[in-house]
Amino acid sequence: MPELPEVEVTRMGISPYLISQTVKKVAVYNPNMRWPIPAEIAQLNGQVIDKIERRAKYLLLYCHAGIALLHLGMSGKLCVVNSNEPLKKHDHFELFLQSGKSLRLNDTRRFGAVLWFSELSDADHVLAHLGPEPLTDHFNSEYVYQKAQKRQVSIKTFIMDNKVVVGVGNIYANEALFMSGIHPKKAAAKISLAKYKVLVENIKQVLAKAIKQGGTTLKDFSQADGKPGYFAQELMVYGRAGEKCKKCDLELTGLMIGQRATVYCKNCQK
DNA sequence: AAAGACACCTGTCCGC
DNA sequence: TGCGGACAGGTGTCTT
Repeated sequence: MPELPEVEVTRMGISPYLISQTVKKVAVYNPNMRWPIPAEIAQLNGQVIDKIERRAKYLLLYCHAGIALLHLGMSGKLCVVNSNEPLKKHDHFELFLQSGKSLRLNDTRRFGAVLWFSELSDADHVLAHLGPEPLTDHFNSEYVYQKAQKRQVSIKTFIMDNKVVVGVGNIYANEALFMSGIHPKKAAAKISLAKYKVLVENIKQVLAKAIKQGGTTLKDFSQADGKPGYFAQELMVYGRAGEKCKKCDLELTGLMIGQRATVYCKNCQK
């Protein structure tokens, strides 16, 4: 489900219900996520949630006693419901709030995570190696160009590498490369500074636009209020292998790069 | 060090 | 209708 836009849309959606709220109770229904949910997560009990930040695709819930870190993996969803709503299949974690509402984590595949850290520096093994945020000035063409020198990996794998830049997942990598006219298999080191400038701008643009439209709803992503995202109708290539290119009408080509489905136009992307 | 394969887990879809 | 296999928005870890 979630790439950076979907996580950001989730953050904005749940924040009004959580900020300044006191946690009444913490429930773990299934601790077997990517990493086991630690028993210390119970320290959230009685805490006031001061703020919610996003770093890459991680959400950080700040409290006086520490920080809860959430990740949605491939299929995770967070939603705010009335605490008396019946649980759904694959609800694994719940924060009961003073308001009578609850934050619930539902994750079919359990690739997501819930962790607890007394202080932010304890989360270094998860966060320290991450590259810059794509929507900041730290992510710019000079930086990526430098980083790409001597890298023989395909440009698609390169921009999906969290050490290079965070938050560019499979959907938006496909889209940004199409927008930039770059063949997804081209070696990262063989792309000029000028082309990187175009690519960087397109990555920023596609992510920002997707956030504005509430994310991409493919199968089951929904915003905190249950509404779908509206970016799916904007997709130029992702999920469209065999269909016609919206620019030139040529049939789009599908292939696998690094075990991820890739779609591009042989005509428009060189 | 870098690149690629694989693992985690469940659900869905497609062909036989 | 059932069964097997491929595939799905992510990312840590292992093998070359």
